[in-house]
Amino acid sequence: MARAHPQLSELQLAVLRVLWDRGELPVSEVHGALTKERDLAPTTVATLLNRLDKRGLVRRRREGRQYLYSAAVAEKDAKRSMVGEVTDRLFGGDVTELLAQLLDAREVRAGDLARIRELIDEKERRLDDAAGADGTGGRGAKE
Amino acid sequence: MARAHPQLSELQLAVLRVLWDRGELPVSEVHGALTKERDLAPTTVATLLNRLDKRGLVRRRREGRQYLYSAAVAEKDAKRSMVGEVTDRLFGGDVTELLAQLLDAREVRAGDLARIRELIDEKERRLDDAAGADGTGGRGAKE
DNA sequence: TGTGTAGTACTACACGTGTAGTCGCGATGC
DNA sequence: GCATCGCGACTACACGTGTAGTACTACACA
Repeated sequence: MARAHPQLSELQLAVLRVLWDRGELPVSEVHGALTKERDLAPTTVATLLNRLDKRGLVRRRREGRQYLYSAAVAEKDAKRSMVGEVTDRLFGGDVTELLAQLLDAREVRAGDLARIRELIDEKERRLDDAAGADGTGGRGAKE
Repeated sequence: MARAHPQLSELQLAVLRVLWDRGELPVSEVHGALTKERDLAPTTVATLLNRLDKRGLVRRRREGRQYLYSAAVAEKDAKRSMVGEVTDRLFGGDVTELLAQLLDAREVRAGDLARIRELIDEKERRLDDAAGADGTGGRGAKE
């Protein structure tokens, strides 16, 4: 699972972001949050949420006369799937390529590099652990 | 410049990929290349190229009775802009976050990590050079 | 020289998305 | 009890995209 979020649009993502940040919310609240960056009619936001609900990306629950919406996909999953999508589309699935692009083009500072090294070390430890523990390669255990 | 390729679709990207790989091509060739992965009518490909041309993403040149199409955006630029887009959208522009996601979720193997380290070292050298030499940044001089 | 053929342009349609108006219903105020 | 208001449902429309058919045109060959 966790597939089938084929490249959410900016707006859809914005909606999800609000839900991820703040949990279960009525349309009015989502609208409020969204309006800070973008001027939308409340009905527009309702439509958005509705469609997202139909697609299973958000969930809703009746609370008196209104609905409370919450994200139905985990932030992590959505991000994973979108990043994966881009990695595949643009770099034939080669993460290294993506990274090269990133380092080459974006504003990466020395501090970032240090942090990145940390991440890599950490990952390496995880890989080692996994390999040492069961020999199955360690990745892909979940989902 | 180089902006305004707001998240090309998979298919559009496929077309561009063909052009990037093989240079200037008539519709028929693009169609041929594309058909390997995806069954499309030649007219469909023509339409695609046409629209891409109108949007300035490809260029075309008359050659006898047919047109030769070529990419009007550099592969690098397109990728940069798309990766940037995702970085912003998903991670608030924080490259480190993206990378963390990548390491966390994708199939990254030990060999990759080594390669990644290399890339980072290289980048670090570039940053140092730039700082030491003139401070104006050092990269991005081309295109 | 007429006709098939290749290649374009034009047109079309369905679908998702951004955007929002209107309608209807239940709660609320007077 | 009736007018109002807040909220969701339904409806609508423009635009981009995937997809492809049809029409037009120019070249090649019989």
